[in-house]
Amino acid sequence: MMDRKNGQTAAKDTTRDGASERVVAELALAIHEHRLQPGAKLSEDEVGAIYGVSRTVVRAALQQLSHDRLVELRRNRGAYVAQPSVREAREVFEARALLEPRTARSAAERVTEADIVALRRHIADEHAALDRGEPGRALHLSGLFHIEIARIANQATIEDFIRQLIARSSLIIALYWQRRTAMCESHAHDALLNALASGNGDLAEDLMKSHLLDLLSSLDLRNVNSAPRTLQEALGG
Amino acid sequence: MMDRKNGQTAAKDTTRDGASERVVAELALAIHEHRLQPGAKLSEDEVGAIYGVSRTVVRAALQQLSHDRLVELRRNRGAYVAQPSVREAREVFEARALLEPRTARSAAERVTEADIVALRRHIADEHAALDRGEPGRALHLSGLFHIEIARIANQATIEDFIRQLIARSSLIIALYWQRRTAMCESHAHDALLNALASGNGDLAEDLMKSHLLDLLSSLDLRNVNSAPRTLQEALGG
DNA sequence: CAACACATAATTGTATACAACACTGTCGCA
DNA sequence: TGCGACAGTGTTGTATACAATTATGTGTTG
Repeated sequence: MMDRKNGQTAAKDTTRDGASERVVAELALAIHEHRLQPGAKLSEDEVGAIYGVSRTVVRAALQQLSHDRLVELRRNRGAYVAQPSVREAREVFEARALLEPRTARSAAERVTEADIVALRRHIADEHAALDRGEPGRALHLSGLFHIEIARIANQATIEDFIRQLIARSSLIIALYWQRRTAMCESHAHDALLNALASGNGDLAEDLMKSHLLDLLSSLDLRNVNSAPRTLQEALGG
Repeated sequence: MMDRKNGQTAAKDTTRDGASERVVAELALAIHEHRLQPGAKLSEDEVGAIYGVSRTVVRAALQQLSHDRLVELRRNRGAYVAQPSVREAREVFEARALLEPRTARSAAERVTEADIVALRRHIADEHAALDRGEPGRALHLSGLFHIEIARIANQATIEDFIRQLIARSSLIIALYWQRRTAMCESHAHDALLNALASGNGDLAEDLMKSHLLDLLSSLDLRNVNSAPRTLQEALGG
Protein backbone atom coordinates (compact mmCIF):
# COMPACT_ATOMS: atom_id res chain seq x y z
CA MET A 1 0.00 0.00 0.00
CA MET A 2 2.86 2.33 0.77
CA ASP A 3 4.14 1.89 -2.75
CA ARG A 4 0.88 3.00 -4.17
CA LYS A 5 0.77 5.95 -1.87
CA ASN A 6 4.16 7.06 -3.00
CA GLY A 7 3.11 6.49 -6.53
CA GLN A 8 0.34 9.00 -6.09
CA THR A 9 2.27 11.52 -4.09
CA ALA A 10 3.20 13.42 -7.19
CA ALA A 11 -0.42 13.92 -8.12
CA LYS A 12 -1.30 14.77 -4.56
CA ASP A 13 1.08 17.58 -3.89
CA THR A 14 -1.44 20.17 -5.00
CA THR A 15 -3.82 19.02 -2.34
CA ARG A 16 -1.30 19.50 0.47
CA ASP A 17 -3.54 18.63 3.32
CA GLY A 18 -7.23 17.92 3.63
CA ALA A 19 -6.78 14.65 1.82
CA SER A 20 -10.29 13.58 2.64
CA GLU A 21 -11.74 16.32 0.48
CA ARG A 22 -10.09 14.85 -2.55
CA VAL A 23 -11.50 11.43 -1.73
CA VAL A 24 -14.94 12.93 -1.22
CA ALA A 25 -14.74 14.66 -4.56
CA GLU A 26 -13.56 11.58 -6.42
CA LEU A 27 -16.17 9.31 -4.90
CA ALA A 28 -18.95 11.84 -5.41
CA LEU A 29 -17.97 12.27 -9.04
CA ALA A 30 -17.91 8.53 -9.57
CA ILE A 31 -21.39 8.27 -8.10
CA HIS A 32 -22.71 11.20 -10.09
CA GLU A 33 -21.39 9.78 -13.30
CA HIS A 34 -22.88 6.41 -12.44
CA ARG A 35 -19.57 4.64 -12.45
CA LEU A 36 -20.45 3.51 -8.96
CA GLN A 37 -23.88 1.94 -8.91
CA PRO A 38 -26.35 2.27 -6.08
CA GLY A 39 -25.72 -0.42 -3.53
CA ALA A 40 -22.05 -0.84 -4.34
CA LYS A 41 -19.99 -1.54 -1.26
CA LEU A 42 -17.27 0.92 -0.41
CA SER A 43 -14.76 -0.98 1.67
CA GLU A 44 -12.51 1.27 3.68
CA ASP A 45 -9.38 -0.71 2.93
CA GLU A 46 -10.13 -0.87 -0.76
CA VAL A 47 -10.93 2.80 -1.17
CA GLY A 48 -7.90 3.70 0.89
CA ALA A 49 -5.66 1.58 -1.30
CA ILE A 50 -7.04 3.16 -4.46
CA TYR A 51 -6.42 6.71 -3.35
CA GLY A 52 -3.30 6.00 -1.33
CA VAL A 53 -4.64 7.18 2.00
CA SER A 54 -5.30 5.49 5.30
CA ARG A 55 -8.64 4.30 6.54
CA THR A 56 -8.81 7.36 8.76
CA VAL A 57 -9.12 9.60 5.75
CA VAL A 58 -11.50 7.26 3.97
CA ARG A 59 -13.76 7.12 6.99
CA ALA A 60 -13.94 10.89 7.16
CA ALA A 61 -14.85 11.00 3.48
CA LEU A 62 -17.50 8.33 3.81
CA GLN A 63 -19.03 10.06 6.77
CA GLN A 64 -19.24 13.28 4.82
CA LEU A 65 -20.85 11.53 1.89
CA SER A 66 -23.30 9.83 4.17
CA HIS A 67 -24.44 13.19 5.44
CA ASP A 68 -25.34 14.10 1.87
CA ARG A 69 -27.14 10.77 1.60
CA LEU A 70 -24.95 9.64 -1.25
CA VAL A 71 -23.60 6.88 0.94
CA GLU A 72 -25.37 4.83 3.54
CA LEU A 73 -23.42 3.77 6.62
CA ARG A 74 -24.55 0.62 8.38
CA ARG A 75 -23.09 0.10 11.78
CA ASN A 76 -20.32 -2.46 11.79
CA ARG A 77 -21.29 -3.43 8.28
CA GLY A 78 -19.70 -0.84 6.11
CA ALA A 79 -20.53 1.89 3.63
CA TYR A 80 -22.65 1.43 0.54
CA VAL A 81 -23.64 3.72 -2.26
CA ALA A 82 -27.13 4.82 -1.27
CA GLN A 83 -30.22 3.30 -2.83
CA PRO A 84 -32.97 5.86 -2.42
CA SER A 85 -36.38 4.29 -1.96
CA VAL A 86 -39.36 5.28 -4.05
CA ARG A 87 -40.55 7.32 -1.13
CA GLU A 88 -37.26 9.13 -0.82
CA ALA A 89 -37.35 9.79 -4.54
CA ARG A 90 -40.74 11.47 -4.23
CA GLU A 91 -39.56 13.47 -1.25
CA VAL A 92 -36.50 14.71 -3.05
CA PHE A 93 -38.52 15.97 -5.97
CA GLU A 94 -41.08 17.44 -3.61
CA ALA A 95 -38.31 19.41 -1.96
CA ARG A 96 -36.88 20.47 -5.29
CA ALA A 97 -40.31 21.66 -6.37
CA LEU A 98 -40.44 23.76 -3.24
CA LEU A 99 -36.99 25.29 -3.61
CA GLU A 100 -35.94 25.50 -7.21
CA PRO A 101 -38.73 27.45 -8.94
CA ARG A 102 -38.44 30.33 -6.51
CA THR A 103 -34.70 30.15 -6.79
CA ALA A 104 -34.92 30.35 -10.55
CA ARG A 105 -37.01 33.48 -10.15
CA SER A 106 -34.41 35.03 -7.89
CA ALA A 107 -31.73 34.07 -10.36
CA ALA A 108 -33.58 35.80 -13.17
CA GLU A 109 -33.62 38.96 -11.11
CA ARG A 110 -29.90 38.92 -10.45
CA VAL A 111 -28.33 37.26 -13.43
CA THR A 112 -25.40 38.95 -15.16
CA GLU A 113 -23.94 38.64 -18.63
CA ALA A 114 -21.10 36.52 -17.32
CA ASP A 115 -23.60 34.15 -15.75
CA ILE A 116 -25.41 33.71 -19.03
CA VAL A 117 -22.15 32.89 -20.76
CA ALA A 118 -21.32 30.31 -18.12
CA LEU A 119 -24.76 28.75 -18.42
CA ARG A 120 -24.50 28.54 -22.21
CA ARG A 121 -21.20 26.81 -21.72
CA HIS A 122 -22.78 24.29 -19.40
CA ILE A 123 -25.46 23.47 -21.91
CA ALA A 124 -22.91 23.12 -24.70
CA ASP A 125 -20.82 20.77 -22.58
CA GLU A 126 -23.91 18.78 -21.79
CA HIS A 127 -24.76 18.36 -25.47
CA ALA A 128 -21.19 17.47 -26.28
CA ALA A 129 -21.12 14.77 -23.63
CA LEU A 130 -24.34 13.35 -24.98
CA ASP A 131 -22.95 13.32 -28.51
CA ARG A 132 -19.83 11.56 -27.28
CA GLY A 133 -22.07 8.89 -25.84
CA GLU A 134 -21.38 9.70 -22.20
CA PRO A 135 -24.83 9.91 -20.68
CA GLY A 136 -23.47 9.71 -17.16
CA ARG A 137 -21.36 12.76 -17.65
CA ALA A 138 -24.20 14.55 -19.41
CA LEU A 139 -26.42 13.89 -16.44
CA HIS A 140 -23.78 15.23 -14.11
CA LEU A 141 -23.47 18.40 -16.15
CA SER A 142 -27.23 18.72 -16.24
CA GLY A 143 -27.18 18.78 -12.47
CA LEU A 144 -24.47 21.40 -12.48
CA PHE A 145 -26.76 23.59 -14.56
CA HIS A 146 -29.31 23.58 -11.78
CA ILE A 147 -26.65 24.28 -9.20
CA GLU A 148 -25.35 27.16 -11.27
CA ILE A 149 -28.81 28.72 -11.23
CA ALA A 150 -28.90 28.39 -7.47
CA ARG A 151 -25.51 30.04 -7.27
CA ILE A 152 -26.74 32.97 -9.33
CA ALA A 153 -29.66 33.41 -6.97
CA ASN A 154 -27.03 34.23 -4.38
CA GLN A 155 -28.49 32.30 -1.48
CA ALA A 156 -25.72 30.03 -0.31
CA THR A 157 -27.91 28.18 2.16
CA ILE A 158 -30.57 27.28 -0.35
CA GLU A 159 -27.86 26.51 -2.87
CA ASP A 160 -26.43 23.94 -0.50
CA PHE A 161 -29.81 22.29 -0.11
CA ILE A 162 -30.30 22.19 -3.86
CA ARG A 163 -26.84 20.74 -4.26
CA GLN A 164 -27.73 17.91 -1.93
CA LEU A 165 -31.02 17.30 -3.67
CA ILE A 166 -29.42 17.16 -7.08
CA ALA A 167 -26.80 14.75 -5.85
CA ARG A 168 -29.54 12.48 -4.59
CA SER A 169 -31.46 12.98 -7.81
CA SER A 170 -28.53 11.51 -9.65
CA LEU A 171 -28.90 8.33 -7.67
CA ILE A 172 -32.64 8.36 -8.12
CA ILE A 173 -32.27 8.66 -11.85
CA ALA A 174 -29.78 5.82 -11.85
CA LEU A 175 -32.37 3.66 -10.14
CA TYR A 176 -35.68 4.72 -11.57
CA TRP A 177 -35.06 6.24 -14.99
CA GLN A 178 -37.23 4.71 -17.65
CA ARG A 179 -35.57 4.77 -21.01
CA ARG A 180 -38.74 5.53 -22.89
CA THR A 181 -38.34 9.26 -22.91
CA ALA A 182 -35.24 10.46 -24.66
CA MET A 183 -32.87 12.77 -22.82
CA CYS A 184 -34.86 15.77 -23.96
CA GLU A 185 -34.34 17.88 -20.96
CA SER A 186 -31.63 19.93 -22.61
CA HIS A 187 -34.50 21.64 -24.34
CA ALA A 188 -35.93 22.63 -21.01
CA HIS A 189 -32.56 24.01 -20.03
CA ASP A 190 -32.45 26.08 -23.20
CA ALA A 191 -35.83 27.56 -22.44
CA LEU A 192 -34.80 28.29 -18.88
CA LEU A 193 -31.67 29.98 -20.06
CA ASN A 194 -33.69 32.24 -22.35
CA ALA A 195 -36.05 33.17 -19.56
CA LEU A 196 -33.11 34.02 -17.33
CA ALA A 197 -31.36 35.99 -20.03
CA SER A 198 -34.46 38.10 -20.56
CA GLY A 199 -34.84 38.62 -16.84
CA ASN A 200 -38.30 37.14 -16.86
CA GLY A 201 -38.66 35.83 -13.33
CA ASP A 202 -42.24 34.65 -13.70
CA LEU A 203 -41.38 32.61 -16.74
CA ALA A 204 -38.23 31.19 -15.17
CA GLU A 205 -40.21 30.07 -12.14
CA ASP A 206 -42.87 28.42 -14.29
CA LEU A 207 -40.35 26.74 -16.55
CA MET A 208 -38.43 25.35 -13.63
CA LYS A 209 -41.58 24.04 -12.06
CA SER A 210 -42.68 22.22 -15.18
CA HIS A 211 -39.15 21.04 -15.87
CA LEU A 212 -39.09 19.34 -12.49
CA LEU A 213 -42.49 17.82 -13.10
CA ASP A 214 -41.28 16.48 -16.42
CA LEU A 215 -38.25 15.01 -14.76
CA LEU A 216 -40.36 13.39 -12.08
CA SER A 217 -42.82 11.96 -14.59
CA SER A 218 -39.97 10.43 -16.55
CA LEU A 219 -39.20 8.21 -13.58
CA ASP A 220 -40.81 4.88 -12.91
CA LEU A 221 -41.81 5.21 -9.30
CA ARG A 222 -44.37 2.44 -9.10
CA ASN A 223 -42.91 0.69 -6.13
CA VAL A 224 -42.22 -2.48 -8.05
CA ASN A 225 -38.94 -2.96 -6.27
CA SER A 226 -39.09 -0.46 -3.50
CA ALA A 227 -37.07 -2.86 -1.39
CA PRO A 228 -33.34 -2.19 -1.57
CA ARG A 229 -31.72 -4.09 -4.38
CA THR A 230 -29.43 -6.92 -3.40
CA LEU A 231 -25.70 -6.64 -3.84
CA GLN A 232 -25.78 -9.56 -6.23
CA GLU A 233 -27.97 -7.66 -8.64
CA ALA A 234 -25.65 -4.70 -8.48
CA LEU A 235 -22.57 -6.81 -8.99
CA GLY A 236 -24.09 -8.99 -11.67
CA GLY A 237 -25.19 -6.02 -13.75
CA MET B 1 -7.69 9.71 30.60
CA MET B 2 -8.16 5.99 30.74
CA ASP B 3 -9.42 6.31 34.28
CA ARG B 4 -12.06 8.72 33.20
CA LYS B 5 -13.07 6.48 30.38
CA ASN B 6 -13.54 3.58 32.72
CA GLY B 7 -15.38 5.84 35.04
CA GLN B 8 -17.92 6.51 32.34
CA THR B 9 -18.16 3.00 31.01
CA ALA B 10 -21.09 2.24 33.24
CA ALA B 11 -23.06 5.11 31.81
CA LYS B 12 -21.98 4.26 28.31
CA ASP B 13 -23.05 0.66 28.10
CA THR B 14 -26.40 1.59 26.64
CA THR B 15 -24.68 3.28 23.74
CA ARG B 16 -22.68 0.15 22.91
CA ASP B 17 -20.95 1.50 19.85
CA GLY B 18 -21.47 4.63 17.81
CA ALA B 19 -19.92 6.66 20.57
CA SER B 20 -19.66 9.67 18.32
CA GLU B 21 -23.42 10.01 18.14
CA ARG B 22 -23.57 10.60 21.85
CA VAL B 23 -20.88 13.27 21.60
CA VAL B 24 -22.72 14.89 18.71
CA ALA B 25 -25.93 14.94 20.71
CA GLU B 26 -24.31 16.36 23.81
CA LEU B 27 -22.46 19.07 21.96
CA ALA B 28 -25.48 19.98 19.86
CA LEU B 29 -27.63 20.25 22.97
CA ALA B 30 -25.06 22.43 24.68
CA ILE B 31 -25.02 24.71 21.66
CA HIS B 32 -28.79 24.80 21.36
CA GLU B 33 -29.19 25.69 24.99
CA HIS B 34 -26.55 28.39 24.65
CA ARG B 35 -24.25 26.81 27.18
CA LEU B 36 -21.62 26.92 24.48
CA GLN B 37 -21.39 30.37 23.00
CA PRO B 38 -20.71 31.10 19.35
CA GLY B 39 -16.99 31.23 18.74
CA ALA B 40 -16.08 28.94 21.61
CA LYS B 41 -13.17 26.69 20.76
CA LEU B 42 -13.76 22.98 20.88
CA SER B 43 -10.39 21.39 21.45
CA GLU B 44 -10.29 17.74 20.49
CA ASP B 45 -8.32 16.67 23.53
CA GLU B 46 -10.52 18.61 25.89
CA VAL B 47 -13.81 17.35 24.47
CA GLY B 48 -12.44 13.84 24.39
CA ALA B 49 -11.44 14.02 28.03
CA ILE B 50 -14.85 15.30 29.03
CA TYR B 51 -16.76 12.52 27.35
CA GLY B 52 -14.15 9.83 27.90
CA VAL B 53 -13.51 9.06 24.26
CA SER B 54 -10.51 9.35 22.02
CA ARG B 55 -9.85 12.13 19.56
CA THR B 56 -10.94 9.83 16.77
CA VAL B 57 -14.49 9.89 18.06
CA VAL B 58 -14.41 13.59 18.81
CA ARG B 59 -13.21 14.34 15.31
CA ALA B 60 -16.05 12.37 13.80
CA ALA B 61 -18.52 14.26 15.95
CA LEU B 62 -17.05 17.65 15.09
CA GLN B 63 -17.10 16.83 11.41
CA GLN B 64 -20.74 15.90 11.64
CA LEU B 65 -21.58 19.10 13.49
CA SER B 66 -19.66 21.12 10.95
CA HIS B 67 -21.83 19.70 8.21
CA ASP B 68 -24.84 21.12 10.01
CA ARG B 69 -22.97 24.41 10.32
CA LEU B 70 -23.13 24.33 14.07
CA VAL B 71 -19.38 24.06 14.18
CA GLU B 72 -16.81 25.65 11.94
CA LEU B 73 -13.67 23.70 11.16
CA ARG B 74 -10.56 25.67 10.27
CA ARG B 75 -7.78 23.66 8.78
CA ASN B 76 -5.00 22.96 11.23
CA ARG B 77 -6.58 25.41 13.60
CA GLY B 78 -9.35 23.55 15.27
CA ALA B 79 -13.10 23.55 15.67
CA TYR B 80 -15.16 26.47 16.89
CA VAL B 81 -18.82 26.93 17.60
CA ALA B 82 -20.10 28.66 14.49
CA GLN B 83 -20.74 32.39 14.35
CA PRO B 84 -23.27 32.93 11.58
CA SER B 85 -22.78 36.23 9.81
CA VAL B 86 -25.61 38.67 9.26
CA ARG B 87 -25.83 37.47 5.73
CA GLU B 88 -26.07 33.85 6.79
CA ALA B 89 -28.75 34.83 9.26
CA ARG B 90 -30.83 36.39 6.50
CA GLU B 91 -30.29 33.37 4.29
CA VAL B 92 -31.40 30.97 6.97
CA PHE B 93 -34.63 32.82 7.53
CA GLU B 94 -35.13 33.16 3.80
CA ALA B 95 -34.87 29.38 3.51
CA ARG B 96 -37.19 28.86 6.44
CA ALA B 97 -39.71 31.19 4.85
CA LEU B 98 -39.54 29.06 1.74
CA LEU B 99 -39.93 25.73 3.48
CA GLU B 100 -41.87 26.05 6.69
CA PRO B 101 -45.16 27.70 5.69
CA ARG B 102 -45.87 25.06 3.07
CA THR B 103 -44.80 22.40 5.50
CA ALA B 104 -47.21 23.76 8.09
CA ARG B 105 -49.97 23.49 5.52
CA SER B 106 -49.08 19.87 4.82
CA ALA B 107 -49.01 19.20 8.52
CA ALA B 108 -52.49 20.65 8.94
CA GLU B 109 -53.72 18.23 6.31
CA ARG B 110 -52.23 15.19 7.99
CA VAL B 111 -52.24 15.92 11.68
CA THR B 112 -53.68 13.35 14.07
CA GLU B 113 -55.04 13.60 17.59
CA ALA B 114 -51.85 12.14 18.98
CA ASP B 115 -49.84 14.82 17.18
CA ILE B 116 -51.95 17.56 18.72
CA VAL B 117 -51.37 16.11 22.15
CA ALA B 118 -47.63 16.01 21.57
CA LEU B 119 -47.61 19.59 20.34
CA ARG B 120 -49.57 20.79 23.35
CA ARG B 121 -47.02 19.06 25.51
CA HIS B 122 -44.19 20.87 23.73
CA ILE B 123 -45.82 24.22 24.31
CA ALA B 124 -46.42 23.42 27.96
CA ASP B 125 -42.80 22.39 28.41
CA GLU B 126 -41.71 25.57 26.74
CA HIS B 127 -43.77 27.71 29.10
CA ALA B 128 -42.52 25.74 32.06
CA ALA B 129 -38.91 26.26 31.06
CA LEU B 130 -39.52 29.97 30.69
CA ASP B 131 -41.15 30.14 34.12
CA ARG B 132 -38.21 28.29 35.62
CA GLY B 133 -35.97 30.96 34.17
CA GLU B 134 -34.28 28.75 31.60
CA PRO B 135 -34.56 30.75 28.42
CA GLY B 136 -31.97 28.62 26.66
CA ARG B 137 -33.97 25.49 27.22
CA ALA B 138 -37.18 27.27 26.25
CA LEU B 139 -35.60 28.32 23.00
CA HIS B 140 -34.51 24.77 22.34
CA LEU B 141 -38.03 23.50 22.94
CA SER B 142 -39.41 26.22 20.73
CA GLY B 143 -37.24 24.86 17.95
CA LEU B 144 -38.49 21.35 18.62
CA PHE B 145 -42.02 22.63 18.09
CA HIS B 146 -41.14 23.62 14.55
CA ILE B 147 -39.42 20.31 13.95
CA GLU B 148 -42.43 18.47 15.25
CA ILE B 149 -44.59 20.21 12.68
CA ALA B 150 -42.18 19.18 9.96
CA ARG B 151 -42.35 15.62 11.20
CA ILE B 152 -46.13 15.66 11.03
CA ALA B 153 -45.94 16.83 7.43
CA ASN B 154 -44.31 13.47 6.76
CA GLN B 155 -41.59 14.66 4.44
CA ALA B 156 -38.37 13.41 5.95
CA THR B 157 -36.16 15.24 3.49
CA ILE B 158 -37.70 18.62 4.12
CA GLU B 159 -37.79 17.83 7.80
CA ASP B 160 -34.04 17.36 7.77
CA PHE B 161 -33.54 20.70 6.09
CA ILE B 162 -35.77 22.41 8.60
CA ARG B 163 -33.91 20.70 11.39
CA GLN B 164 -30.65 22.15 10.14
CA LEU B 165 -32.14 25.58 9.72
CA ILE B 166 -33.55 25.61 13.22
CA ALA B 167 -30.23 24.51 14.64
CA ARG B 168 -28.58 27.42 12.90
CA SER B 169 -31.38 29.71 14.00
CA SER B 170 -30.48 28.91 17.56
CA LEU B 171 -26.99 30.27 16.98
CA ILE B 172 -28.36 33.26 15.12
CA ILE B 173 -30.66 34.09 18.00
CA ALA B 174 -27.78 33.76 20.42
CA LEU B 175 -25.88 36.31 18.39
CA TYR B 176 -28.49 38.78 17.18
CA TRP B 177 -31.42 38.62 19.53
CA GLN B 178 -32.45 42.03 20.77
CA ARG B 179 -33.97 41.88 24.21
CA ARG B 180 -36.54 44.54 23.49
CA THR B 181 -39.31 42.18 22.46
CA ALA B 182 -40.33 39.76 25.14
CA MET B 183 -40.33 36.06 24.36
CA CYS B 184 -43.87 36.32 23.02
CA GLU B 185 -43.59 33.70 20.37
CA SER B 186 -45.30 31.11 22.48
CA HIS B 187 -48.45 32.95 21.51
CA ALA B 188 -47.68 32.34 17.87
CA HIS B 189 -47.18 28.70 18.64
CA ASP B 190 -50.56 28.55 20.33
CA ALA B 191 -52.24 30.06 17.30
CA LEU B 192 -50.42 27.64 15.03
CA LEU B 193 -51.50 24.74 17.13
CA ASN B 194 -55.13 25.82 16.89
CA ALA B 195 -54.90 26.14 13.13
CA LEU B 196 -53.40 22.68 12.90
CA ALA B 197 -55.97 21.19 15.24
CA SER B 198 -58.78 22.57 13.12
CA GLY B 199 -57.13 21.29 9.98
CA ASN B 200 -57.01 24.76 8.47
CA GLY B 201 -54.06 24.54 6.10
CA ASP B 202 -54.43 28.05 4.71
CA LEU B 203 -54.38 29.55 8.15
CA ALA B 204 -51.47 27.40 9.29
CA GLU B 205 -49.42 28.48 6.30
CA ASP B 206 -50.19 32.16 6.90
CA LEU B 207 -49.50 31.93 10.60
CA MET B 208 -46.19 30.23 10.03
CA LYS B 209 -45.18 32.81 7.49
CA SER B 210 -45.93 35.71 9.79
CA HIS B 211 -44.42 33.92 12.75
CA LEU B 212 -41.14 33.64 10.88
CA LEU B 213 -41.31 37.28 9.86
CA ASP B 214 -41.88 38.24 13.49
CA LEU B 215 -38.91 36.17 14.52
CA LEU B 216 -36.72 37.74 11.87
CA SER B 217 -37.80 41.25 12.80
CA SER B 218 -36.95 40.59 16.43
CA LEU B 219 -33.32 40.21 15.44
CA ASP B 220 -30.87 43.04 15.14
CA LEU B 221 -29.33 42.38 11.77
CA ARG B 222 -27.87 45.78 11.06
CA ASN B 223 -24.40 44.64 10.29
CA VAL B 224 -22.90 46.50 13.21
CA ASN B 225 -20.55 43.70 13.93
CA SER B 226 -20.92 41.50 10.92
CA ALA B 227 -17.29 40.55 11.26
CA PRO B 228 -16.81 37.41 13.32
CA ARG B 229 -16.44 38.19 16.97
CA THR B 230 -13.05 37.68 18.45
CA LEU B 231 -12.35 34.84 20.81
CA GLN B 232 -11.48 37.32 23.53
CA GLU B 233 -14.99 38.74 23.49
CA ALA B 234 -16.44 35.27 23.70
CA LEU B 235 -14.15 34.28 26.53
CA GLY B 236 -14.49 37.54 28.39
CA GLY B 237 -18.30 37.34 28.41
C1' DC C 1 12.04 50.29 22.33
C1' DA C 2 10.12 48.09 18.30
C1' DA C 3 10.52 44.41 15.09
C1' DC C 4 12.12 40.37 13.27
C1' DA C 5 13.89 35.54 13.68
C1' DC C 6 14.12 31.43 15.82
C1' DA C 7 13.19 27.88 19.21
C1' DT C 8 9.62 25.77 21.88
C1' DA C 9 5.13 24.20 22.97
C1' DA C 10 0.65 22.93 21.81
C1' DT C 11 -2.77 21.33 18.56
C1' DT C 12 -4.31 19.24 14.54
C1' DG C 13 -3.69 15.72 10.41
C1' DT C 14 -2.66 11.12 9.34
C1' DA C 15 -1.24 6.39 9.87
C1' DT C 16 -1.20 2.25 12.28
C1' DA C 17 -2.37 -1.20 15.95
C1' DC C 18 -5.58 -3.52 18.49
C1' DA C 19 -10.40 -4.78 19.86
C1' DA C 20 -15.14 -5.79 18.77
C1' DC C 21 -18.41 -7.27 15.73
C1' DA C 22 -20.43 -9.61 11.57
C1' DC C 23 -20.22 -12.93 8.00
C1' DT C 24 -18.96 -17.70 6.13
C1' DG C 25 -18.11 -22.34 6.09
C1' DT C 26 -17.64 -26.57 8.54
C1' DC C 27 -18.71 -29.92 11.84
C1' DG C 28 -21.77 -32.43 14.82
C1' DC C 29 -26.21 -34.04 15.93
C1' DA C 30 -31.03 -35.18 15.48
C1' DT D 1 -30.61 -34.73 4.96
C1' DG D 2 -31.58 -30.56 7.52
C1' DC D 3 -30.67 -27.64 11.28
C1' DG D 4 -27.89 -25.41 14.75
C1' DA D 5 -23.50 -24.47 17.16
C1' DC D 6 -18.93 -22.92 16.56
C1' DA D 7 -14.56 -21.55 14.91
C1' DG D 8 -12.19 -18.90 11.22
C1' DT D 9 -11.84 -14.91 8.48
C1' DG D 10 -12.47 -10.40 7.30
C1' DT D 11 -14.24 -5.78 8.14
C1' DT D 12 -15.36 -2.08 10.98
C1' DG D 13 -14.89 0.78 15.63
C1' DT D 14 -11.72 2.89 18.62
C1' DA D 15 -7.42 4.17 20.67
C1' DT D 16 -2.85 5.56 20.35
C1' DA D 17 1.55 7.05 18.10
C1' DC D 18 3.82 9.89 15.06
C1' DA D 19 4.22 13.77 11.58
C1' DA D 20 3.01 18.34 10.14
C1' DT D 21 1.37 22.76 11.08
C1' DT D 22 0.36 26.64 13.86
C1' DA D 23 0.74 29.58 17.86
C1' DT D 24 3.66 31.43 21.48
C1' DG D 25 7.56 33.19 23.95
C1' DT D 26 12.23 34.69 24.01
C1' DG D 27 16.33 36.70 22.47
C1' DT D 28 18.76 39.36 19.30
C1' DT D 29 19.31 43.42 16.41
C1' DG D 30 18.45 47.79 14.22
